[in-house]
Amino acid sequence: MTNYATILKESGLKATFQRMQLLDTIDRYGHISIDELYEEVLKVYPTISLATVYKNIILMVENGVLVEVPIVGKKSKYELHKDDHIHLVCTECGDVEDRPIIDETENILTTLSKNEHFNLTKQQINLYGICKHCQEKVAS
Amino acid sequence: MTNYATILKESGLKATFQRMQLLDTIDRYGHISIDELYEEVLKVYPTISLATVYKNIILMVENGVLVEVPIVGKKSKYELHKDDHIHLVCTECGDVEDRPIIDETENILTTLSKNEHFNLTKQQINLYGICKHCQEKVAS
DNA sequence: ATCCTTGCAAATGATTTGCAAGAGT
DNA sequence: ACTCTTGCAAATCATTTGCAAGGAT
Repeated sequence: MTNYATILKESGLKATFQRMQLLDTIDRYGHISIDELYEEVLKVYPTISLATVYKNIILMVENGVLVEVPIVGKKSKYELHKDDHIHLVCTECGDVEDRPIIDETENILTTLSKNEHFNLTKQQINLYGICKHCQEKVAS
Repeated sequence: MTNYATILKESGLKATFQRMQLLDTIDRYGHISIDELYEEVLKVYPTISLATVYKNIILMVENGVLVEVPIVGKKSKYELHKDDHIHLVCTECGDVEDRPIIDETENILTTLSKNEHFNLTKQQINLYGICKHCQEKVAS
């Protein structure tokens, strides 16, 4: 089991109850926007303020605990930091799912960066479309 | 030479001077944020309002003339609609450059989508790092 | 005990809207 | 002529900030 307190302390951040609830909620959702996150944590900790959510998101992104996932036409979502992967972004329901990145693709992008003398630090591959679930809904 | 008036009319939009200046500026910059775009068009047409810029960006994105490029930690940039390509996003200077997408990569992503029953409509591959130019600046 | 974090309220910044006047077809 | 578009000002929404009180180490 992942220990949020440890993750926070290793990043130089105090392990407050609010932060652990934020991390737990982000983990359960996989990808979540600031508003959704605030609404969700309110259920568990009704006195948290939106300013605290903002401050902590910024701090945890800066410290590499979280990653921002910007999305066309919507507000960014946030996820826990993890190995490189592909995002399937559903333009119907807004859901974002992770899929493993294929080595071949990763190699091509790494090679491209080298050829271009581009000092690669992070990659984001986002596929936009309609997820299986939403297609089935429309069909009915 | 591209004719912006034609592009606009074919998209069902009137070819106003303001819109053509917007498209011309976006094309010259390649990728540009709303603020930069407004500042730049002001030089050519000093009475344009920021509201007009916003309204037109929204309209032209809806009509497929423009594409939004969301960027981690910054405001979105906009580009003219063009064939799929990769973005090299410099985290130092903020510049965005296009590179051709390799067929192999495109095939892998298309295949992945099919396997997942994901109805793919658009893809964005963004590589973040430090561009050649900024690396040279640091070295000096 | 110390320093960092929280929550509140206010400030700022970004984006959207309504509407009358003007421009495109 | 008709309809869509513009520019302005106001309204709304999103995000950030300052500060006193509370919590973590």
